[in-house]
Amino acid sequence: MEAAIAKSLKAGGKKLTRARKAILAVLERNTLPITVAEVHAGLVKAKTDVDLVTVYRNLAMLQELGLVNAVGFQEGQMRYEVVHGRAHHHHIQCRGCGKILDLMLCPLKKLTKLIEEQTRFSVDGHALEFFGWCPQCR
Amino acid sequence: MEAAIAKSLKAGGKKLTRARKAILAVLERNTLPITVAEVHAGLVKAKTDVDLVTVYRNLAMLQELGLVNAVGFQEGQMRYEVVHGRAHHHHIQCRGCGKILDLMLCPLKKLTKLIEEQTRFSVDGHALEFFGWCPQCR
DNA sequence: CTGTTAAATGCAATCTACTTGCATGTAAGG
DNA sequence: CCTTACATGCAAGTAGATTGCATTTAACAG
Ligand SMILES: [Mn+2]
Ligand SMILES: [Mn+2]
Ligand SMILES: [Zn+2]
Ligand SMILES: [Zn+2]
Repeated sequence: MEAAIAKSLKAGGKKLTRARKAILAVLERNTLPITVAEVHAGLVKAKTDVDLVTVYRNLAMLQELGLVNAVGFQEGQMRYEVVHGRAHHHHIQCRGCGKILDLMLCPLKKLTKLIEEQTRFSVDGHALEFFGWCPQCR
Repeated sequence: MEAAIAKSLKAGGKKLTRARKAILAVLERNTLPITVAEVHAGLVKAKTDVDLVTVYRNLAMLQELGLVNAVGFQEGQMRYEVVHGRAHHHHIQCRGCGKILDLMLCPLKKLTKLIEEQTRFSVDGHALEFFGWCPQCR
């Protein structure tokens, strides 16, 4: 458990519970974004029994605190990955097998400025995912 | 009803039904991507009664034929917009009021090539949406 | 260490988006 | 018209996610 995370939680008036430690541990040992069900399965496997609803509530909370990132691929559900210690980046998913890769890049800094000028929105985030066919499924 | 659309349907072995004409009409009179429920509400308002399940089935079919585009913002549901006659583009949504704007641009052509080389995937699509705060919600 | 309390959890019920099965209706072509 | 494959409506079912509430627990003051 990173000290920085404990600090963020405290700053948000949140407690550092058994369930939260375990959820963060599951997320940290997964490089790629995983579903709520996969987080829950990870908890069960680690013999840390946490109700599924607690997983939902904590992922939502961790996302609000900015400790966890939600990624949507068009699967009808979100996936989650830890933010701490990892650079902002994007993903690609295979339409055949669903495999996901990290893409450690982001081309959107300049464009964001342009969009802010053109729309008068203040832009505070974006979602960029690629889709295609991996070598095995091609 | 565009002739090009009728042609695409026929090419896919699909019939040009009352429901389909009405669904496409609703989509065409909306510039911005709308939810399934909004499509259905549009049909009711136009006094064209079509079951919600028929809307789901047709949107899925129209998407497979490439006539309709699904856009996901992180709302727990998809939105749909017609493709025909509109250039490839992206969107921005306000985190406060949910307002959506079209962004008639795409910065990803070159990057797609790079990703194909680096990952050995063949890339056939991407999702790019921006989030932020509109002038009213700021 | 102990008592207090606000936050967190588990369980059951509920909600919402979406899908499936099947009997009936209808567009399209001959 | 007649035929038939495709499309639709209705009802039921599924899966992901949320809510209400009684109980437990982390955090902290004393
Ligand atoms: Mn990632
Ligand atoms: Mn659009
Ligand atoms: Zn980015
Ligand atoms: Zn694009």
